[in-house]
This record gives sequence, C-alpha cells and structure tokens, in this order.
Amino acid sequence: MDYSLSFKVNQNIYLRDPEGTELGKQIVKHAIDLIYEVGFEHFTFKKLALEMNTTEASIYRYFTNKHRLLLYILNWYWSYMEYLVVVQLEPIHDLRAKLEKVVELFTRELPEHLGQSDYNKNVLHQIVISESSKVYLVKEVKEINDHEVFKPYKDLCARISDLIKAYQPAYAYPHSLSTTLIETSHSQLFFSTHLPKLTDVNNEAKATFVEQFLKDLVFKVLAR
Amino acid sequence: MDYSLSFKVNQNIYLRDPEGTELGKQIVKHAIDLIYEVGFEHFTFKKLALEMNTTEASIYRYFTNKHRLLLYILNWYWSYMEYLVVVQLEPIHDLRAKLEKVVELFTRELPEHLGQSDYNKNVLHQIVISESSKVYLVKEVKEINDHEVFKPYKDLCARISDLIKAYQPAYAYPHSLSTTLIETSHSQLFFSTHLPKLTDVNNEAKATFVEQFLKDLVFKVLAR
Amino acid sequence: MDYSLSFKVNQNIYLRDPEGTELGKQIVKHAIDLIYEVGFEHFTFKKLALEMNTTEASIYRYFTNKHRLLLYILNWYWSYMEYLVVVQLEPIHDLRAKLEKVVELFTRELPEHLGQSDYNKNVLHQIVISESSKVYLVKEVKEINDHEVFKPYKDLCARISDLIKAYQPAYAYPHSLSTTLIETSHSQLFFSTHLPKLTDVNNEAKATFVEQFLKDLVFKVLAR
Amino acid sequence: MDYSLSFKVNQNIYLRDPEGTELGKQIVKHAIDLIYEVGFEHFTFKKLALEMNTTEASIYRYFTNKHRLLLYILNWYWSYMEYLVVVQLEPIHDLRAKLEKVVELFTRELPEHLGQSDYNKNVLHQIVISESSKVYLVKEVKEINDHEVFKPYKDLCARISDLIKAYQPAYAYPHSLSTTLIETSHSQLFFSTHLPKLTDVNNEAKATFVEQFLKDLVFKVLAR
DNA sequence: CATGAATGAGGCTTCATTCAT
DNA sequence: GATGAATGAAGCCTCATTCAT
Repeated sequence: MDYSLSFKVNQNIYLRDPEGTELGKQIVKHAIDLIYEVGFEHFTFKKLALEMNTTEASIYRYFTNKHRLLLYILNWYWSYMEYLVVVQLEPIHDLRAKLEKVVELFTRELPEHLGQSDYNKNVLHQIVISESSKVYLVKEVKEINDHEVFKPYKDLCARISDLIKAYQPAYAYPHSLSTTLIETSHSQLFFSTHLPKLTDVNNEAKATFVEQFLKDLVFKVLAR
Repeated sequence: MDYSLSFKVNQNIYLRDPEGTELGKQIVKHAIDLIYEVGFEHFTFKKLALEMNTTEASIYRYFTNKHRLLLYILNWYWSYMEYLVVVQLEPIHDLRAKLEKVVELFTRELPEHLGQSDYNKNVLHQIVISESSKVYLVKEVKEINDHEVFKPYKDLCARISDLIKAYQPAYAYPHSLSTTLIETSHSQLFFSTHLPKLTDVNNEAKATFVEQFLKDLVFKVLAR
Repeated sequence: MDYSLSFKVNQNIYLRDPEGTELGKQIVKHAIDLIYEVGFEHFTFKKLALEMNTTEASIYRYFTNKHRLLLYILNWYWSYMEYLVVVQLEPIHDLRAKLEKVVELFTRELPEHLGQSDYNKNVLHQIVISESSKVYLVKEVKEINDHEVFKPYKDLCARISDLIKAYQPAYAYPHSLSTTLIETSHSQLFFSTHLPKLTDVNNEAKATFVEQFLKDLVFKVLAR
Repeated sequence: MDYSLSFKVNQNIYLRDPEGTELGKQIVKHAIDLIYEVGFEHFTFKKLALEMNTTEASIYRYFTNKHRLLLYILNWYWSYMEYLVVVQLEPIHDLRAKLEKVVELFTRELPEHLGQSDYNKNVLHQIVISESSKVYLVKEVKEINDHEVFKPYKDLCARISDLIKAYQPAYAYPHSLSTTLIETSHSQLFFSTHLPKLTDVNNEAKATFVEQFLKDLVFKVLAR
C-alpha cells in the first residue's frame, strides 16, 4: 500500500478530484457534516450548496449525484481505516493483540488528528454507521460494483481476513467474519444507542459494550 | 402469543387496517412485489397505484407514506417469523437442534404455503434482506421507535434470546447475538449474491453457505 | 320580521336544513369552532368530520361545500344581529341612544345566552371579523348574489340605514354609512388586535377603542 | 422617501428579486393579470406557469408560495401609492385640497404611465380591492407581520395620518381614519359594483360615488 | 473553472366528491 | 338518512440537471 495514495479514491466516483481544489475539499467536509445532521435521505445538493454558500452547479462539477458523493466519503473512510489498520498494527507482534486492536479500531472513538485531513473523524464514523449500507443495498448494486468502487472496502476486508488466517489457519470463513465484524460493529453501535433492547448494553459498560461483545465473539469463533 | 393475532401489526403504522379490506390486502401484496422490482428508493405510491389500477388517494387511506407501508410489511414479516419459530421449534426437543432450525429459518427458502396469506414469502424475504435496515437507519428513528412499531422485531429477538439462554446460560450477550444472527443472515445473503468477494462463498455450496457460516459461528460462540 | 323565523336562512344555502336534526346543529356548532381554530383556508370537511366523529359524506348531505357552510354561519349571524338590533333598540326612545346602541352591538362582546342557540357567540363574532369578507370577495360573487343569499346582510343594513335616516334625514349615504360602520368595526377590531400600528389604539382603552372611534365618526358624519 | 427605492419591497417576501430579471418581471406582470382573471383562490403557480410558458419550478425560485407573491404585488402597490401621494400632493399647498387629492387617488382610475413599470395599474387596483385583505385575514398574521412585510401599508397610513393631523390637530384617530379611508374605498368600490344595495350608488353618479361619499365623510369627521 | 439562472419531471399530499350499502 | 369506502383531479413543492455566461 502506498500510504500517500491510500486516500485517493477511484476515479469513477468523481468527475473532478475533490482533493485537487479548495472547493472540492469543502464539498466533502460540509457533506459529511450535513449528512450527519439531516440524514442521507434528506441530504440534497441544494441544501449542501446553501450550507457552503456555493451553487448546485459547482457541486455537479465534482460529483454526478449524491450517491457518488456518499460513496466517495465512504471510500475515503475505508481507505483511512485500512491505513489505520496497517499503521497501528505494525508495532504489535502478538497476533491476538493485533486482532484485538482491529476490533477496537471499529468500536472506539477515532483519533481526530491522525492523517492530514481535517474531516471530523467521529462524525464520519457516525455516518458510516448509519448510511454505509445504503450505497450497496440498492437495485443498481451490480452496475456500481462493476465500476470497482467497492475496492477499498474489499481491500480492508482482505487485510483483516489475512490477519484472521494468520491467527487461525483452520478457520473456513475469514472474509465473511471480517465483513460480519465490520457490519456488526455498525449495527450494534447503532442499536445500543437507539434501540438498546435489541442488545445487552447496560448503562455502566455503554462505551465499551460493542467492543467486548465483538472481542468475545471473534476469539470464541477463532479459538485455537 | 396468540397465533391468529400474531399477524396483526401495531395500529400506529396504518390509518385503515389493510387486512380489513380486499383493497388493503392488494396494496400490501403489490407493494411487496413492486419494492422487490424497483427497490425502495424508486418505489412510490404513484407507481404502486398504477400497477394496481387504483389511485394514490386510495393508498393514502391506508398508509400515510411509503415508510409506514414498508414498516407494515416488515412487521408482518417479523410476526410471521416469530410464528414460524414457535411452530417449527415446538416438535423439536433438543436445544441444539432448535438453534440449528432457527438459523435455517433465516437462511433457507421459506415455505410458500404456511399461514393463510398469499404474500410471496421469498420475494418478501428478499426485500427484508435489502430494505429492512432502511426503516431504522434514519434520522427519525427515535420518533418511530416511540410508536412501539419495532415491537415485532424485538419480540422475535427476545424469543431467540431465550433459546440462547436455555442452550448456554453462561453467555453474556444473548440479545446482541440474536440481532447479529438476523442482521448477518441479511448481509451475508446479500453479499454472497452481489458482492461475493466480501464472503467466502464458492459456487458449489452457494445455497447453504450462509447457513453453514452462521451455524459454525453460533455454536462456537455458545460452546459448552 | 318574524323573530322565530329570523334565524332561518335561505334554502339555497343548504341541501338539508341543519336546524332540523341534531347532526345538522352539531355540524354548524363544530364548524364555528373549527374555523375559528384553523382559519377558513385550512378548514375542510375532512377535518370537520374528524373533529365531530362523523364522515365527510354526512356533512355533504347538509352543505355542498365549505363556502356554503360559511355563508350559512354568516347569515345566521346577520339574522341574529338584526334580531338583537330590533329587540335591544325597542325599549330605547332617543334616536341618538339607539345609534349608540347599534355601534355597541358591533364592537362589544356579545351576550352569550340570548336566543335559544348554543353557538359560542364570541367565537362566532371572531370568525365574522376574520372571514366574513371571504364570502363575497370572490370571482363568483354574481352567481352567489343571484341566489339571494346576502339578504340577511342587506336587511340588517337596511334597518340601520332607516335609523340613520330617522336621525338625520338630510344625510345622503345611509346605506353606505351602515356598511362602512359594520365593515369598519371588523377591520378596526382586527387591526387593533393584530396590527395595532394601523390604528390609534392604546393599552388603556383597548376594550372600547373601536366603539369610541366609530361613535365619534358616526355622530360627526350625521351632525345635526 | 427615496423614490428609486420606494418600489423595492422587503427581502423576506421573495427568494430572488423579481425586479432583477426579465423572468421575474414577467412573473409579477402575469400574476397580476391572472389573479384578476380567476381570483386569488383559483390562482395557482401551475396556471401561472402555463400562462407564461414557463414552469412552476422557475416561479418557485422567486416566491415560496402564492401568498408571498400576492404580498409582493400588494407591497408594490402600497409603495406606488405612497409615491403617488408624495408626488401628486407636493405641488398642492392647501391642506384641504391635499386631502381631497388623497381620496381621489384611492377612488379614481390610476394614471397608467406614471412610473417606469409596465404593470397594468387599473387591473392592479381591482385586485387590491378584491384580494388585499386576504393577506392579513389569516391565522398566520402574526408570523407574517413579524417579517415586517406590512411596512409599506403602514408607511402609507402614517403619511396620510400626518396629513390628517396637519389639517385637524385635534382629531384623536388619524391612523384609524387613514385605514378606514383606504379599506372603505375598497369595500364601497366593490359593493357599488357587485352588491349595489349595500350602498347608495345610483346610475348617474356611479363613477364618482365612492369619491363623494368618502370626501363627505372625511371632511365632516375632521370639521374645523 | 465557477456560477447564476432556468426547467422537465415527478414526488408527496389533500381536496372535493361519488358510490354502494 | 347515515355512513364507510373509494377515487379523479389537482395542489404544492423539490429534485436532479442543464444551459449560458
């Protein structure tokens, strides 16, 4: 992985690279905040333009529609998470400790000032939790996938999968366990906040509930 | 559970009970098919009315908006699944076999002619896989939840949770494991069809892949 | 004037006499309250039916549309005001005192328990102030007028006009002064409450401001 | 008063200044004609768009709804009338003659070619007569007034009020007399055309009836 | 390249009304 | 006579997008 390139997302997603101009960066930054604020369904380029004091037409120069913009944001996130996985696991030598760190990366608050960007990482995490499934749970999933736009997510899964295989070579489902790990971190974080009866969260352990649930699950599934 | 009542959904979801009239039943039946066909984002009351040879106004007499209609369909599904869980587990006495049956219910094709309704169960299952998370992954989740409209899902989770506790009383996360089981059945079924690289599916075992992955996971997590 | 008939309004306004049935009376009573609450623009038969626990179809048995219902209410009011003018002026012999009484009738709170009806008189007065002009300030005024449905208002004006002529036979505009008196009582009462800068109201004399303004105006115009 | 600014209306009324573009000017011009033709109740943006060969969406870029558009038209009218009052009274020195001129401005036909605009002034006058009260006789009057959108009407009243005070300093109700003058000019012009029995109009003096009635009234009320 | 203006299409919702019982 | 059900038509509004400068 070329770290400086890891944040570059697939060209098929944008018309013009938002990282290349100040306006482009502002679009992404404000989009993250606005999607967090109103939810993806109520998010429109009109509102985004208003919020940024620019025009819809200007945003269209960068992204053809709001789905692509969300996809861009998510891919940025997946790339960033892969970067974190690589960087933060590198100094750890124990495989179990590496896996524990992975779970922590997906369930704890993110460090705000790692990486050069000024996106609000924890707001970003919240919209990943609530909105990420909406980019693939659509009729058009095949066409979207054909543009290779899910590559960052797949790369991240592959990397975690490698770790799982290293830890427990006999396990038959390393990719599925990776995606289950990630998707479940989202659903359990969402449920523990908004629909707690669907979980076993209690008030004392709220902050670390999902982390503990997933660590317990992963290491039982991969028991040696 | 009163079986004959189990398919009645919360009054807050509809304006007029769709089970009460022929038109109401047709709305639900056609909605399931149309959501399957075009996806929930592209689904509108106008298209549904056109499909059914009725009018938008008539549909509005039953449901205030398309979200409520989806919620109705999902609640019908959750109630139906709880009914199946109860009925199909009753003759089984071995607790492990019961749990296996639960996983099968969520991962195999559904029996078409159980229950009195004529909804297409496997189409229904497909839209549950693709669309169910969209009813709660919204900004309005709190208000929606306050209307007690997620009760059928919670009831189903509670029932599976009881089974988990019976099988392995020492396990600390029975509710979270239940929802993980259900949500993961959805995501892995979706991924194995549309984004197979996110799973470990292979062409031979396609039909039973998710079933095997989840059985393996559940019984390792609950190992006695 | 036949007093017992004075509250009967022109047959062209209704399909079925609302005074003839309990439901009819309830329609009128609830309509007054609901128009006061939401304003005539937002008032619909659907809302009225909901409020009364009846159906739109039932209301349509009495009135063809909401304009006719408003017209009915207003005509009831004009007839009632004529009745009050007759009854309350009868014991007064001084012509000036009679005219003062007329101004008071249009500017002070109405007695709640005069007449046999249980309509809320002061709510009724409020909707007359805000809504009465809407029955004639419409494109269809000619057709409506042809049905003689403004007769109660004309009768009331004629009666006040007679009084004006008796007090000051030389005055050339008794009818216009009558309608000006009534219409101005409405606009000044409305303005003094909602747009006080359009009047000379001050906080001390609020309750009697319009009465004083109109008495001053009338007696200066009709100075002998 | 800055004459060139006098026709600018409050920014809260429009989204985009209709004076700033050709389309904007056409919207206002055609709206005046269409409201005159069909009445405000039957006036919709759809009909207006059709009439102008444009789209509803284009009109919505200028005004959020038809009430705001009416308000814009009325405010333009009030500003225009204030302009006329200032300009046409300036050369007159006699206070009584000034007041007479004011009454004439509100009751006679308007000069078509004063000012730079090409709105049809007498059509405009007709819709002011029939529709102006509908902008404030609504439940939302408080919220509307809070946006200071009635300022042009208040300014006009204040100006006439000043004239009244100059003519007769002892008179206690100059603002109320101003609004009564304006509102009565509307109601009497309307009644004399559509419901003549509510006035004292006769066929010979039709054109000047309201003028004479109001001049008689004003100078009796303000007798020195 | 960025922006201001314009618009075709369609979504969402309610109204006013009729029909059948 | 009263009501429950159904609906045609239209209103109101926003979205996603394009064009011209």
